[in-house]
Amino acid sequence: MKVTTLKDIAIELGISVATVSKALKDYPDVNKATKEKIIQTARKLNYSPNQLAVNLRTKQTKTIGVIIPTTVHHFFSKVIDGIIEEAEKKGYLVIILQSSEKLMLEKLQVNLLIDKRVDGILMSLSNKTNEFVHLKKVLSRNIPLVLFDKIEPSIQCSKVRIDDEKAAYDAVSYLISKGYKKISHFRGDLNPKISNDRFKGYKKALEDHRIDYDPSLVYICNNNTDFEDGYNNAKKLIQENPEVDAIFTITDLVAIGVIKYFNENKIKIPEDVAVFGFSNWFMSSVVSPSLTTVHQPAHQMGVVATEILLEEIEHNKDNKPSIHKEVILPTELIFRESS
Amino acid sequence: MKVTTLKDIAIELGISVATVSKALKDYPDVNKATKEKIIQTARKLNYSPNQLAVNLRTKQTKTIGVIIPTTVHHFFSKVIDGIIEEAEKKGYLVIILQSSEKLMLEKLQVNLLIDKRVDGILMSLSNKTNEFVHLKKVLSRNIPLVLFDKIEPSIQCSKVRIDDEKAAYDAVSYLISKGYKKISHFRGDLNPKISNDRFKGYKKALEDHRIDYDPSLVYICNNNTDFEDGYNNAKKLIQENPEVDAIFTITDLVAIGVIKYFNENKIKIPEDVAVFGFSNWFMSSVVSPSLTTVHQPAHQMGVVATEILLEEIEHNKDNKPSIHKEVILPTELIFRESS
DNA sequence: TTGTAAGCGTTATCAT
DNA sequence: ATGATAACGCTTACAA
Repeated sequence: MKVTTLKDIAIELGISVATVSKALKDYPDVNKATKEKIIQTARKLNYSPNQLAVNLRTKQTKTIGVIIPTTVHHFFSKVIDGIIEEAEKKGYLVIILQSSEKLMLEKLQVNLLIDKRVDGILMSLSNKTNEFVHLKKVLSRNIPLVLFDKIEPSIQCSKVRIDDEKAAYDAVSYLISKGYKKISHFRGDLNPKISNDRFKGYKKALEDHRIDYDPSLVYICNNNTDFEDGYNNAKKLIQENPEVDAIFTITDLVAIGVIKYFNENKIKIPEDVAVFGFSNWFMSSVVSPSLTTVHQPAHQMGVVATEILLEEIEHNKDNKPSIHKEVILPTELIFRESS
Repeated sequence: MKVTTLKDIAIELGISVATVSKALKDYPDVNKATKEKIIQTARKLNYSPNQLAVNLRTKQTKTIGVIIPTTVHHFFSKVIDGIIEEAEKKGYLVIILQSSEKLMLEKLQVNLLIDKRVDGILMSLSNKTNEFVHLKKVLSRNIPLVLFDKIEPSIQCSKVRIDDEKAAYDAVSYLISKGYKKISHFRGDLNPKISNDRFKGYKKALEDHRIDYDPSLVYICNNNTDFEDGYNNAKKLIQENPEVDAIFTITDLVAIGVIKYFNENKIKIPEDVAVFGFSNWFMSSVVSPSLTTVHQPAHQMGVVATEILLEEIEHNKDNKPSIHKEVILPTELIFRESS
C-alpha cells in the first residue's frame, strides 16, 4: 500500500499542498467547505504525516534519549517505567540505550542521540565514567540534559537524586541505636558518587556515635553489586570478622545475597547479625526474614527527571535561558525483620 | 554552538555541497587531495550528519519500535536487554513503548511508530488484545513486524515464542511422576494465548495420566499475575481445598507469593504442598525453599526476535518477498527444592 | 481564501 | 573530478 502524502491529497482534490497542510493543522484562514473536503479525503486515503519531514522542518523530534547502565535491574526498570509514562503523557517518544557500565559505549551513545536530534537527554552515568567531555558536548549543542541517580556534580545541568549520604547515615544510626556496634558495610564500586556517598554516611554515623571506623569491616562489591557479591562477601566477612553484629549493604540485592548465605549457614538474622538493605526493592518485603531497607523512589525519579527535561525543552524552544534544578527526592527507612 | 552542516563545510572550502557529501561518504570519484581537505574541515567543525535529513532522503531511520505490556517485569526487562543489545550491534536504535495491558494504548502506539517511520516493529501483545486491525495496518504498510511471547497466530508475520503447552505439560507430568495427585493450577488471564496454552498443558498432563480434571482446583490470577495473586490464591486454596498436594503456577512471581503464604502458615514445601513455577526468574533460586520452575530464555527471545526483524528489514530494502519464520525456543525444567 | 515558493540537510543523477 | 539540481515531505512567510 502506498503511503499517502500531502501531495496525494492535493492532487486528488486539485488544490495546493499548502492549503491541505493548513487545513489539517487547523489554520484559521481556510474555507470551511474545503477544509471539510480535505479532512474527508485525508481520512479516506488514511493519511498520517511523515514525522521525519515534520521534524526536519520544525527542528524538533518529540523524542528524548535515555542512557542508563542497564535495564535489567529492579531500580532502573522502575525508573524507565516512570520516564516512559511521563514522556508518553506529553507526547514524547523514548529511545533507550544501555551503556553496560562502559564509558566508551556511553560516549558513543551520546553521539548517536545527538545525530538523531533528540530533543533532550536523560542519563544515569556508568560506574566507570570519570571524564565528562561527552556531557559537555551535549550542553554545548544546547540540548537539554538531566542527570539522575548516578550524577556528576560538576556538570551544569539539572539533576534528580536522593541524598545518599543522609540515607546511609540514618540507616547506620538506626543500627547503632538498636545497640549494634560492630557494623560492616558492603559498599559499591570506588568510582560512583552514590557509592562513595553511602560510604561516607556510614562512616559519619559511626564517628558521630563514637564508634571507631574499622576499614577491615568494609567490603567492596565488585561483581556488578550483585547477589553474588552479598553471598561471597558474607562468607568472607564471617571468616575474617566473626564478631560482626550488623551489615549495611549498598543495595537490597546484595543484602539478599547475605541473607541467603546466613540462612544456609544457620546464622540468625537479626539475632546473630542484623542486615540493612538499600532501595526497597519489592523482593525485600518477601524474603525471609524480610529486609529492613531504605525506600528509594525509583518510579518517581523517572517521572520527575522527565518532567524537568520536558520543561527545559519547552523553555529552550522559546529561547528563554534555562534554569537548572537540582531535586533531591526524599527517602524513608522501612523497618522489617532483618534488624 | 551552531551545528555544522554540509553547506558550512562547502562554504568554508569554496566548493559544492555535493562534493563534500561524496567525499565524506567515500565515493570513489573525488580527488584525493580535496577529500583530505574536506575530512579535515569536517573534523575541525565537528561535523556530524543530521540523521533527520538522511532519514528523510534514504527513507530509513535505522530505528525499530518495541511495544510491550510493561518494562517492570523480570521477563520483559531481560527481553528488552536482548533487543537493545542486538539492535545496537547492528547499528539500530530502539524506541520502547508500554501498552500497560491496554488495547487502546497499543493501537495508538502502533500509529506513533508508523508515523515515526521506524524500520520495523517488535511486539508482545497486551492481555486485552482481542482484535488485530492495528497489526494488519502495520503489515499493509509493508513494515516488518515480529511478534514474541504474547503472539497472535492468525497474523501473517514472524513469531518467536516458547511451546507453552508442552512446557506446562512437562512440568505437571513431572509432578505426577513424583506422586502428586491433587494438583492445583494458578492460571493467568483468560484471554492471552500463553495463559490458555499453559492451562491446556496442565489439563492434558492430568488427562494423559488418568487424573480427573477438577475445575475447582484452578484459580485465576487477575491482579496482573502478581505476587499478591499467589499469596491470596494460596490462602483461598488451602481453605477451599485443604487436600491439595501440589500447585503449578503461571509464573514464578505467583509461586513466590504462594511460598510466602505457606512459610507464614507453616505449610511445608514440598512435604505438604509442592510448588512449581514458570520462568526461572533469578529470584527463584534464592527464595527458601528454592523454586522448581521452567526456564524460559528471555534474553535470547529478545535477541532472536530482533535478528529476525532486522533480517526482514534488510530483505525489504532489496524488495525481496519476505519469508516469515516461527521460531520456538526450547525451555527446560529446573529442579530445585520446592517439588 | 488560496497558492507560490523557499527552505530544512541530505543524497544521487546527470552535466560539465 | 566537480557541480548544479531535483527530490525526500512538510511548514510557513508572502504574494495573489
